[in-house]
Amino acid sequence: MRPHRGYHHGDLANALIRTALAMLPERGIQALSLREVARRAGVSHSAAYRHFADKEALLARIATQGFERLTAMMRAAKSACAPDPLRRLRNIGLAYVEFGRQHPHHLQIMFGGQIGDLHAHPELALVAREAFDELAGTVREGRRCGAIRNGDERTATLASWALVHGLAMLLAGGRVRLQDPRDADSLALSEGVVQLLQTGLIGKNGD
Amino acid sequence: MRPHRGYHHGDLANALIRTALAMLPERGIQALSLREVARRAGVSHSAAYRHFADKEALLARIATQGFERLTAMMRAAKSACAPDPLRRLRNIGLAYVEFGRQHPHHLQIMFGGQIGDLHAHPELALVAREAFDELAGTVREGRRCGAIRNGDERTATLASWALVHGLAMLLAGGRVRLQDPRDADSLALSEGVVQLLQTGLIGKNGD
DNA sequence: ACCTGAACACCGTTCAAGT
DNA sequence: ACCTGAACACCGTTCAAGT
Repeated sequence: MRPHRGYHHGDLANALIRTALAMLPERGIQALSLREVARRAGVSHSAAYRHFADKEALLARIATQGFERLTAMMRAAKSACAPDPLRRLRNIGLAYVEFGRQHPHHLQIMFGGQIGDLHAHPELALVAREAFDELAGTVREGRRCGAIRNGDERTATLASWALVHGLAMLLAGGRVRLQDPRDADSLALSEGVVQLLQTGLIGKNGD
Repeated sequence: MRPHRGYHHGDLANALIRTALAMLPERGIQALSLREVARRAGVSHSAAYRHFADKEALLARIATQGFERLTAMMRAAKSACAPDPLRRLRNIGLAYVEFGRQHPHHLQIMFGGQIGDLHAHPELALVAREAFDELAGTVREGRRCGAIRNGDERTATLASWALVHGLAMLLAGGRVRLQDPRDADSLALSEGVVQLLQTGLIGKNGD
């Protein structure tokens, strides 16, 4: 409550993460400095090094939280619909895209190349794999019950991932602009795109 | 030819770009500094400012060259196959993915969020649109001649873009690792993924 | 155990001055 | 016209010292 006075109460690590997340929308990831994060959190710049090995470790923790949230959104989407693998795959894909729209800066940190090697941060590598497995497991299920009949497993999984990942990245990076990011237009578009992978461009059914 | 002696011969701007591109694979975009680029090019750090307004302007020029090369590769792929829209769309998509595999750092700069707003660099916005139009034009052609029957134009275009963009980004970021990036495995996988969007996951034809 | 402040080597950017 | 060198305000990181 008193910002610039001595010790920080309790959990400085999370306070730094929250401060960094609040700064990202203001000036972008490019301008994010550890010194300013510490300054805004009301501690000296060197205090951060008690909690994070370096700047990349802070970004890795933010990325980790991003993957955890992404996984949670995909699981919620899976539970919220009938146990039909194709519906589930569709909903999981939509959740992925929705995550990117809601948390563009998380997505940039998770995939933007700031963090060179995932495996330098074991916790991050773990949650990234869990998120991937959520999607991969649903594709496998779809193939097992015969709903997905084209392509081998690896190809079908990668295509599903690439499609929603690409759309999420384009939305997060502002390359695809929508009238109003909060309205139904974006959802309708995402639904159409995700649906297209299931039915194929060639198809027979209009829309 | 004599690195640390007075004026740089002729085209310093391009020498700086080439130097930056040579440095990127070594330590990544995160560690790229204008001062070191100038140092390696054999000029003082302030000399770069005669040719680029700031660091972002250098990155924007690199991104611009990336889009030009991407467009060239897509055009070559289009010309190199029968004038069937579906084949062309497939080849253009494969060219997009191949670009990402060959020039991962270009792709990171083009889409990684280092450059906040494309429209701050008119030349960049132009070539980015030209690359997009190459793909969009082929989708439109496919719909006009009835080869693409599912989805409206916007959805079909965005799905095509998102799929290859996502795959290219995942490959460039090292999230999808292949046995040997130079061998046929990657090409076969890319072909399978791109093919899946045309036929759909549900489909009927095995492989 | 947790934080501070000085210190070091670096960076982006500007600007008067040189040829 | 093109480049240099000093200068300024900033950064990431380390470390002895404080409570």
